[in-house]
Amino acid sequence: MMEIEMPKMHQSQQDMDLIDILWRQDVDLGAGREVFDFSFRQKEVELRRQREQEEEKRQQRLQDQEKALLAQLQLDEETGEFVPRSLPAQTNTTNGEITQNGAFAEHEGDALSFDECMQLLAETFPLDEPAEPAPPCLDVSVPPSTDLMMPANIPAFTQNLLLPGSLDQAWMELLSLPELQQCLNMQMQDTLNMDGFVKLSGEAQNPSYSQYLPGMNHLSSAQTEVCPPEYINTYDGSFSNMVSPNLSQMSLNVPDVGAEFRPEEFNELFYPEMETKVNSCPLTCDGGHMVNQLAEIANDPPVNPMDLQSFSPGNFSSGKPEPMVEFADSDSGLSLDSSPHTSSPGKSLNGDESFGFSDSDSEEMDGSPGSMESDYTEIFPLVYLTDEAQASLSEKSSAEQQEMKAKNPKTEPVEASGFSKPPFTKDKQKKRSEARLSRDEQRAKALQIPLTVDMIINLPVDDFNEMMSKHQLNEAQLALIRDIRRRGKNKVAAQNCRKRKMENIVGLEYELDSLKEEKERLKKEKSERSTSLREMKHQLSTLYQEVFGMLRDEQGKPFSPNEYSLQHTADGTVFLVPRLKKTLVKNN
DNA sequence: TCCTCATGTCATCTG
DNA sequence: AGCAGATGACATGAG
Repeated sequence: MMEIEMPKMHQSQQDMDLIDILWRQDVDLGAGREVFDFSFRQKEVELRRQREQEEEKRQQRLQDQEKALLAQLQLDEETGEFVPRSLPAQTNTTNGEITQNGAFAEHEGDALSFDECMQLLAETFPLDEPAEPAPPCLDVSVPPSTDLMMPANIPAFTQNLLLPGSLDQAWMELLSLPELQQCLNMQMQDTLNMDGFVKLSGEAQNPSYSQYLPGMNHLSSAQTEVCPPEYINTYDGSFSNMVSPNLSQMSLNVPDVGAEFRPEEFNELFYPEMETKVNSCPLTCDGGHMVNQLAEIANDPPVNPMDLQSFSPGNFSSGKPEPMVEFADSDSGLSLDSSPHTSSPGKSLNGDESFGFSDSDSEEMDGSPGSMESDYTEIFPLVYLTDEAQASLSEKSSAEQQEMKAKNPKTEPVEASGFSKPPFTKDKQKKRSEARLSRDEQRAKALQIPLTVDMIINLPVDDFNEMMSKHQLNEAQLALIRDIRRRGKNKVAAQNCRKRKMENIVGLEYELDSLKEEKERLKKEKSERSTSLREMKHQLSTLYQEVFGMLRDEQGKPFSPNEYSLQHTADGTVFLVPRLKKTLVKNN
């Protein structure tokens, strides 16, 4: 506007400047300079026509491929499923035809059919791109010349991860297909059943799935051939989503990592066990060796249903074994029988169980007199995870956890699956103890108490007080420390008490047994003595009568037992005493 | 579903 | 009076 008022002598220059300014404004508004250029617009129209023609061709090819696929399948009239024909199907015929432009935008707006999704996946991961890491591990039919995971091919692979936005959409649509999910579920179930062979119905619908399920790699090559090659790659991609906890999320992640995506990572993510095996072979090894390795891997069933469980959503998402999984925990050494810091075998925490407050916790919440626990639990509401989980959470992102898990499948304890060892009572109880203990540790961590639970409980009073005085602690911290110490001490005391009680019971039972034995012995002895006494009395009576009967008076007559009796002194002297006199003597 | 056992925790007693 | 330990009682979880 200013320049319009400029003198006329500079008009041409001013006009140019004005035009330039207006253009700049237009550019700022989003319109390029070419908008005003007729030749540009003409080119654009031509380009649009060209694109439309390409799109029509592509649609045509798509329909052809669908027809070819249907031609390879045979409708089973009984089940209504498509069953692969027995004659070998052609392979690699469409590879060259598959366009890689990845223009999925046309599919937006209406839901993709199953076959469209197949095609979409085929285009996303064409077979002639060998950088797909997982299938070579599982598919022994891969020719030896296939240079698996060669670095040179990696860029080619990454180029296919294009158009993140549209691909996202496409993945979302694909994964929302109930048809596909049903097939995936079917395959997973078959695998978990450990039949070793995919049921034909499942195969018929998805001939290639089985190749991407660990443990299913021994499927016949005929089955492999039935599957169109592009589907092989297709389902490699889909399997990653099948094992994904959050399907939509994973599908979003696929294109997102496109820039830095490497087949190795892909493989590590979803086939950690295979990855280790494959990586054990140097990349420089020749094709034959590689095939041997692959065949070995294929024949070796390295992944069992338990391993598959590790692919399950819960595991995968958390990067940790199922919580049923018991955490290796920190024992404060409270237990009399357990040493401090012993790790316990895993269990699924139980894993799966989130560590909520227990009954006792809820009681604490109620606020028992003198207890500040309700305070600090309210102030610091916690989802009590395991120590391990918390540490992991604090140190690593979930993505890092996944990566860690994928890269170190061997370091993952076998018991993480929760099926390694049949749990037995003692272990479980110990785990419970540790879990409870760990809650105090969690609380201590939550309140950022600068002392370990072990110290809080086990320090002598003086040291404990000294330690407390060294740190500036608020009320909640002090209350928690007091509670932890009280509970810990009392826990030990209760254990000691019970131990003593048990020892007392055992001692009393032993004493009872001894006394019973003594009683029996005395009864027996008493009985024997009684018998002996009776015998002696009997002998004495016999002897008495014998002696008394031998005695005669002056007239040679025997004494009457009514009038006389025999008495003997301690020295053995025997007297004949008249009974009357005896009575008199006694009276005297 | 009920019972038993082991354990943790609290309240109370005791030295 | 305060503390630590002992112990009874109760709750809970697992088998």
